[in-house]
Amino acid sequence: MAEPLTKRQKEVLDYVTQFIELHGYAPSYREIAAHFNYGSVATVAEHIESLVTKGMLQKGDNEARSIQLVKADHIDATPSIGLPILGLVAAGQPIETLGVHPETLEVPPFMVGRRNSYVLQVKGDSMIEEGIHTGDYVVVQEKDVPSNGEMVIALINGGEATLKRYYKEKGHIRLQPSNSAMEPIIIKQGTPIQIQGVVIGLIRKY
Amino acid sequence: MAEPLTKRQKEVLDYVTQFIELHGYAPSYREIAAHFNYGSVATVAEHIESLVTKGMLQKGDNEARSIQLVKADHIDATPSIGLPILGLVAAGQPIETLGVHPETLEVPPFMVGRRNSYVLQVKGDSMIEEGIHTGDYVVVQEKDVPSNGEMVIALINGGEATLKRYYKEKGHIRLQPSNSAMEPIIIKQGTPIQIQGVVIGLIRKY
DNA sequence: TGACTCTTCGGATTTTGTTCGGTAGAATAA
DNA sequence: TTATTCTACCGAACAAAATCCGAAGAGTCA
Repeated sequence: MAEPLTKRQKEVLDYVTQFIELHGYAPSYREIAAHFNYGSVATVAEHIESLVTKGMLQKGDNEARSIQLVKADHIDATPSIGLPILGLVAAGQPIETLGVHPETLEVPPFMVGRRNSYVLQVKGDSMIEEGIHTGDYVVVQEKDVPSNGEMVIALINGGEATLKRYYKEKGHIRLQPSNSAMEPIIIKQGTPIQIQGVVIGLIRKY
Repeated sequence: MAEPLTKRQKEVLDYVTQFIELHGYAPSYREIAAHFNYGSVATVAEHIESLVTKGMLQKGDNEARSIQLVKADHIDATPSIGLPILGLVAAGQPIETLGVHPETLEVPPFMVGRRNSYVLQVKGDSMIEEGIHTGDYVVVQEKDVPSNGEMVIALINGGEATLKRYYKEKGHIRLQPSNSAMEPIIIKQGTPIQIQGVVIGLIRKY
């Protein structure tokens, strides 16, 4: 039932899933091809066919934009999931990786989304006024396109990682800290910025 | 059934497990080889074969990235535990009980102590400066005699419940909020006070 | 009809798992 | 002790699977 996917298949599935959740309708094969810089929609067709065969997607025959998501069943079935603690997020610093063998943190299932999730430990106080302190663990779910107001892990200039709230405004993106001593970061259009994921939960140990 | 693994096999299994949980797809043999600095994928193939034989993994024949994890039932079952959400703690108010059939919150195993534990939802801002906000869930472990400095759920006068830090000082007990707008509560010796438990964890959903 | 869209086919390239023969050390049995 | 077995590893060659391309064909819908 839960057939394993290849890397590419998983990437396509993630893209389709996000697209549908964002727009409410499925992407066309051409749109998928454009996103992955494919020269031919035939490649997309093959990937979609694989995903349908493996039970990850459904679609209608010869129907435009007819890809549908299949309900993920592994979530309810799994009692709890050990997510890897990938590293630390500190404002203005790249994510420090904690060695080759990351620890895992057991996370309640309701915090694990359909897509890839992981855990980061917080360092610094850029979100202090929202009660996110140094040492806390944030559960992050991968997502390229966040909604306005969501808390995100953003990579600026390809190197610096930061935990901020995301606001897309006219002509730029604003990354807003929750710390009155810190200024928001304005990302002008065209500046390379990568959203690593959105924060969906917080865990603190005493 | 639970065949013993060698040291190396366990390392490989751990890496594969984390890789799959993080990425959503299995690593290729060459990726595994690179991680362990192997010069040959044949070594990886042997380890994977051993793990499959011992029932720790499954895989398809001649299929790319087809390693699958087996149900973790008998392996290392550390399921998360559903603790009851007993009610709300708001400063100066008794714990409001949420009906007879309390909801449960899945809590990571490391937050469940040996003794009875339960969950309370926070209302109010008596601990705001420690990043505990309205709506957060605190995991409470029953404990009559807290250590100094621990965060406790205290029942004063048999009725009012409050979330504070506990300090036993000469002649009295001080219950300290983390909110500079609020005064500490001084409990003189002899005054009836009951410690419901200490806070061992915090969980927040976004 | 025209504008999109999905489908299909042959063929090229890359990625990936499989297999074989061989080395070395440590533990085990005779 | 020697012989044997097990684990760990290497290098190379191979075949199958996965990925990708370009173009032409066919379905859907307004």
